[in-house]
Amino acid sequence: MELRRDPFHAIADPTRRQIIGMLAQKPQNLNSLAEQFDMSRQAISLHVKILNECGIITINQIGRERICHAKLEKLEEVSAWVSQYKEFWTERFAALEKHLETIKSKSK
Amino acid sequence: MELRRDPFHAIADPTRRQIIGMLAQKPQNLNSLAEQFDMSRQAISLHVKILNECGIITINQIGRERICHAKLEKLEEVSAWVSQYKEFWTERFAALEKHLETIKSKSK
DNA sequence: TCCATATGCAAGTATTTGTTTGCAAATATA
DNA sequence: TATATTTGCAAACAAATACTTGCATATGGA
Repeated sequence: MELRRDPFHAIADPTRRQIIGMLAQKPQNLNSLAEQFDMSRQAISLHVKILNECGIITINQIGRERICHAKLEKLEEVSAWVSQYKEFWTERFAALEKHLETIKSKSK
Repeated sequence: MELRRDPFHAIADPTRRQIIGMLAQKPQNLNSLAEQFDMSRQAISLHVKILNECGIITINQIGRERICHAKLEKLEEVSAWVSQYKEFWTERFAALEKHLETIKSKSK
């Protein structure tokens, strides 16, 4: 198998999505994050490591603390991928479809 | 571990993203999909099964064929999650930041 | 009916994931 | 300097993933 370290992998796990959410609000260190979960510090540490490898967070070592920051622009890749299909479910698309139908029936 | 069957899991794998892309263009059966990959039919079959479990595709049995359709509106969940952070990297936000900076410096 | 086609199911394998516990190392503070 | 805090590393483990190959089954067409 192959190790996949991209934003899609980063957000695949719900715990990781939560961590991203927390860091988006406020940069914080590992222990501070871990305290907010019902899970061992090590488990969170691993998720943080993965998020870092996926490039979606940045870690800044200050003394013994490692402050994590969200690098949200990495979500752009996901956003771009998803939005190419957005037209298939948004209202705007429904309206466009309707419009095209109108044109079609007129040209008959 | 726990089985996660949601759109985030569906799009975490690059092969599955490709399958979604293909089905978005044209509904097709399993073999037709498999032929376009350098991978066994079984491997694709498994991905299709997972996509189905994640609710992102629909399978329609017609005779011996199983036609797969993309159900792209399921991506809405991903889209919504990502877009809550969009302001942090879009130009619009950059412009807003700049504006706030201007206000700040003026109020000094 | 015979054969090709479309698919499922089962077993097997290597790797990854998500998690825990215990221990070591570095840094801050009293 | 002694102690508490923040963290990393390593080992362990069960379950999931991403594949493969081989065989069975159902359907469609000659």
